[in-house]
Amino acid sequence: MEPMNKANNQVLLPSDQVVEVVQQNLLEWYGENKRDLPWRENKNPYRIWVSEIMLQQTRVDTVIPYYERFLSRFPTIESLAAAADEDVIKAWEGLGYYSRARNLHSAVKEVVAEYGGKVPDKVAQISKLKGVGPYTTGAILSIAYDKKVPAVDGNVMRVFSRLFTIEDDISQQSTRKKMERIAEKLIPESSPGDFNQALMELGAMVCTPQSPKCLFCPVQSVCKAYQQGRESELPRKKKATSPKSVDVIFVWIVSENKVLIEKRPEQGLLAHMWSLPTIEQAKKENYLEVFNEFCDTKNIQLTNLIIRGNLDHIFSHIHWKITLVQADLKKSVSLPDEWEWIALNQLHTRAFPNVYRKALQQLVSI
DNA sequence: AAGACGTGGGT
DNA sequence: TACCCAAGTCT
Repeated sequence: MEPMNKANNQVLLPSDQVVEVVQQNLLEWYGENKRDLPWRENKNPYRIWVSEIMLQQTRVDTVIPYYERFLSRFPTIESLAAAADEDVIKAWEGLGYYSRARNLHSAVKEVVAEYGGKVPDKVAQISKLKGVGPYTTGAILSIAYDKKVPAVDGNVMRVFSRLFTIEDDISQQSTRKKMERIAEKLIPESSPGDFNQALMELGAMVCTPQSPKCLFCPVQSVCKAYQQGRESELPRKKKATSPKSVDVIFVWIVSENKVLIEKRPEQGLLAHMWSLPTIEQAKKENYLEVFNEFCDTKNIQLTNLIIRGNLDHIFSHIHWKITLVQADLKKSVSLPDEWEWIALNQLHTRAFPNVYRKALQQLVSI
C-alpha cells in the first residue's frame, strides 16, 4: 500500500447532482430501514443528549439496557441535576469511560442553573458544555432541534471516505474538519436530523468497516470507491499502538465479614471509582519488596500473604497483568483516608469498574 | 498532536 | 492470542 500521504488539502465538494441523489436515496432508505431504538421515541433534547454521550465509542447493543435504566432513574434533566454523584456513577457502572458520566452530570447542572433546564440550541452555548465536542454538538442540534449542523462521527467519515474516495487518514483531526465541510453541503434543509442519522445508520448497517454490503447500498450508484472496487481499502487509518503491559496487584483484605476497599484518585484511570487496594507499580518480580514499599507508603502492615490467582484485563491503552493477593491487616493506628471497611453483602452498593468486578467474582463468586 | 480514557464483541 | 473496532472528548 502507498504511504500515508497528506492527501489533497483541497476539499472537493460533491456536485449538485450527487448531493440530490444522496439526499433522496439515503432519506428514503432510512425511512424504511432505521432501527427501532429507545432514543428515537421522541426528540426530547435531554434524552438525545444522554444517548449521544453513552454511544461515544460504545456499541448500540451495549448502550440500550444502560440507557433504559438511566432514563427511568433520571427521567428529566432536573432529576439528573439534583442527583448525588455516587448515584450517577453507579448508574454508569460497567459502561466505561467514566468521565463521560461526570461531565454529563456537571453539564446538566449547568444547563439547569444557567438555562433554566432548557438544553441550548446554539452551537456556541452547547459546545461549551463539558463532554460535548464537535460531534455531539451537531448530533444534539440536528436531531433534537432540526438544525443544519454536521455530526461527523466515525461512521460518517467511513461513508464519506468511500463515497468520495477521500484518502486522508481519518484518525487525524484535520480530516474531520474536511468531512464537516462536505456534510454542510450534503445536509438537506428539510430534515437535517434524519439525514445525519441516516448517514450514521448507513455506516453501522451497510457501509461497515469489514465486508461492506455494497449490493444493498442505497447510494451505490454514486459511490466512487465502489465504482473503483476500492471499498475495502478505505478509509485509511493509522494503526493503533498496542496496550502497554503493566503488572499490578489487587489486595484482598477480609476481616469479620468485611472487606477493605479503596477510593481511586480523582485523576487518571478509573478516577473516583471504588476498587480493591491496588499496587500499580508492581513491575518487579519480588512481590515482598513491592509490598514492603506499599506498606511504608500507606503506613500499615500486611501479613500472611497468599496469592489467590491471576487475571488479565486489557484497557484501550494498558494491559493489566493482575495478581490477586490475600493479606491480613495488622491492627494499625489509622487507615489511609482512601480506604474503607465495607460488609461483603454491601459491595453491590458501590460503583466498581468492571476489572474489579471480575476480580471480586473470582475471589468470592458474587 | 498524540495519548489517555473502558469495555465487550467479532474475526 | 492478537488485533480491530464502536454514534469521541479532553489534555
